[in-house]
Amino acid sequence: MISDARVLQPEFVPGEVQHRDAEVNHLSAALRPLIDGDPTDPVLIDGPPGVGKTCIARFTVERLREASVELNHQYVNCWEEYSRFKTLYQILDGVASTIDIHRQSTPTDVLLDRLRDYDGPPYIVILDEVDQLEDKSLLYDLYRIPELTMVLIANDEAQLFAGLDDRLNSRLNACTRVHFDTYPKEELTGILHDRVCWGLNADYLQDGVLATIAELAAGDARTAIGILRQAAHTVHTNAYDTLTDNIAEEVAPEARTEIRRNAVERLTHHQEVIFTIIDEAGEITPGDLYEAYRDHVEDPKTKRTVRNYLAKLEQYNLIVADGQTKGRRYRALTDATPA
DNA sequence: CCTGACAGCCCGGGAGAAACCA
DNA sequence: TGGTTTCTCCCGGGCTGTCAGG
Repeated sequence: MISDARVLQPEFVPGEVQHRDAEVNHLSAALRPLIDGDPTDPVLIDGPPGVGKTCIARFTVERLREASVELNHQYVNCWEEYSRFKTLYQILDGVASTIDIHRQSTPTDVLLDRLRDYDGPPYIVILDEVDQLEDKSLLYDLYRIPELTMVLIANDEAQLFAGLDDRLNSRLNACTRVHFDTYPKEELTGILHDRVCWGLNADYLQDGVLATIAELAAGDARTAIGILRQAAHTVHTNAYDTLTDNIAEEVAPEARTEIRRNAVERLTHHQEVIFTIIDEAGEITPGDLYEAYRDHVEDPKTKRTVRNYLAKLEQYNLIVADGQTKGRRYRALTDATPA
């Protein structure tokens, strides 16, 4: 039943988008001065996961680029490129002014200097999951490069601003905001319908199954598409002739945890052990946690390092820490994307 | 008892200088 | 002399001890 699996991949950017006209227009209006070579303030996109922030940002920038020859752009995922160095490297790489001489032995300052020297056409940099950026002051440095325009994407605006210092706070507060809400059920159904048209054989679909999937996904397009993908896969491998509501409901939990699994996969072995302990315990004190951790690995890190790991897991929204100091308890989030 | 900020240490690896060899 | 190997230095990044504070 699957004719084009690509359209069910999370990173797929459709050639046309539905239901986000207002957001697309808002974003392109904010960036439009660039076409005339005028400087533009950063744009901040926020909203819960799976509502099309990344997709729309990439789509809009791409369309802008088609409208104007003189425009460079780069997409950086700050979850993966979380250090100052890595982010700068990716940004610099986007204008190709230096794939050559820099590697590990060049100081970060040099990368920034190179970027400051850039005097090509306007350069749009999409910083996705910007709240995962380790050193937020990088944003300030980037802000001060006139040719460079930032499109910042964050799940939680408040959390992002909390990590910024005052001058950056006021700067970004003044910039254009584009807020994304969760999809209503009908829109989500429409999005799924498009994907089906592009990559699946609709003959296999039971009537109303897309609406059921939309219902299960609760406004999250990523989850919805994940359920559709899992369900289609199930139909395909078992050679069923229909994708039914039952199949969708069966695979839904798996699809829901898939996003969290992706996050867990990015962890090191030690971090994963710690997460698993917390997850299985439900709730655990720091002392018990460290003891359990020590029993689970061959070459345990120190308490101090485990604290670093815990901070990281918390940052990734995989766990939460309840209570202060003595009363501290860690617990795993069943859903990787809390409000 | 637990935390987070800070600074120092070490490791892996790139780059350029120095030493070495034909 | 020219090419190759070794040395040395420097960088980012991960890990850890310390320390003040709750």
